[in-house]
Amino acid sequence: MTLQANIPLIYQTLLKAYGSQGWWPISFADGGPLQDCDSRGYHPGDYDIPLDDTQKLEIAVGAILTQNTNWNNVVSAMASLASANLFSMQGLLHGKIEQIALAIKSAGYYNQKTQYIRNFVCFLQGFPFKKLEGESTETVRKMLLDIKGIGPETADCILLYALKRPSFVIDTYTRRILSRMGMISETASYHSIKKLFESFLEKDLVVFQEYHALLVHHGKHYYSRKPYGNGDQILRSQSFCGNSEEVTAS
DNA sequence: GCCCAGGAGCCCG
DNA sequence: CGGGCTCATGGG
Repeated sequence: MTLQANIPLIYQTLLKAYGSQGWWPISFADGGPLQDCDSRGYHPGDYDIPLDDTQKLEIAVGAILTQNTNWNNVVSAMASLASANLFSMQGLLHGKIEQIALAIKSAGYYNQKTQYIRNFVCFLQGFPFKKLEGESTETVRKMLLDIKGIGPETADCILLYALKRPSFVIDTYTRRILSRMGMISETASYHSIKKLFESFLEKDLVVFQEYHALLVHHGKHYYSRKPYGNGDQILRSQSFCGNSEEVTAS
C-alpha cells in the first residue's frame, strides 16, 4: 500500500466513520451563533461560511487563540471578548491591551496572544480581507507568516477556513496519526507533511476542510499525547500501515 | 498534584 | 536547520 493510495483512503474511511464535520466553528460573529449549527458551532454541509468579514475575523482570532490550547478555553475567551464589546476590528485595534488580555485569559498564553491578535488586526487594517482576496494563495500565505504570532498552522487555518483557499492544515493530531501509523517520521517537517497531502489529493476546498476537521476529531478520540485505550479502532481495521515508503524530514 | 490541549518565537550549537 | 525552552489556563 502506497502513500499515494493511503492519503485518499484514510479520508474516505474517516468520512464514512464520522460524516462531514462542518468546520470552522462559528459562535460569536455578528451577535451570536449561526441558525444552522450545532452546540459546538459546527455547520456540516454549509460551505458558504464565512458569510462576511465579521465571521472571517472570528475564524482568524480563534485560530490564534487555539494555539496549543483546548478549544473549550478558546470559546470562553471569545465569549468574554464579545461581552466586553471587544470582538471587532475597532475593539481589537483600539481596545486597551490589559482589557483584551484579561478577556482572553482563559485561552492561556494570554499576554503573547493579545499581542499576536493585535499584530494581526494591524495587518488587516492595511490589508483587509477584500484586498487579500485579490492576491494569490502563496502571496497571502507569505504575508501571514510575516506577522509575529502567525506560524504555518495558523496561516493555513486562516487561508483554508477564513479565505477559502485550498491550503492543507497540518496540526499536532495529523502529525501524530500519520507518525504512529508509520507513514511519516516523527521529525518530518511541516512542509513535507503538507506537500504529502496536497500532492495526493485533488485540490478541493471541501476535501481539505473536511479532511483536516476529521483528523482532529479522530485524533481527539484515539491519539492523545500518551497512547491510551485499545488504540485506533477505525484506521487500524484497514491495512494502511507498514509497507509504505516513509516521509522523512525536509 | 499531574497530564493534556486544534503552536510559535527565540536562542543556541 | 534542529532541539530545547518559554509562554498559561482550565478540565480530566
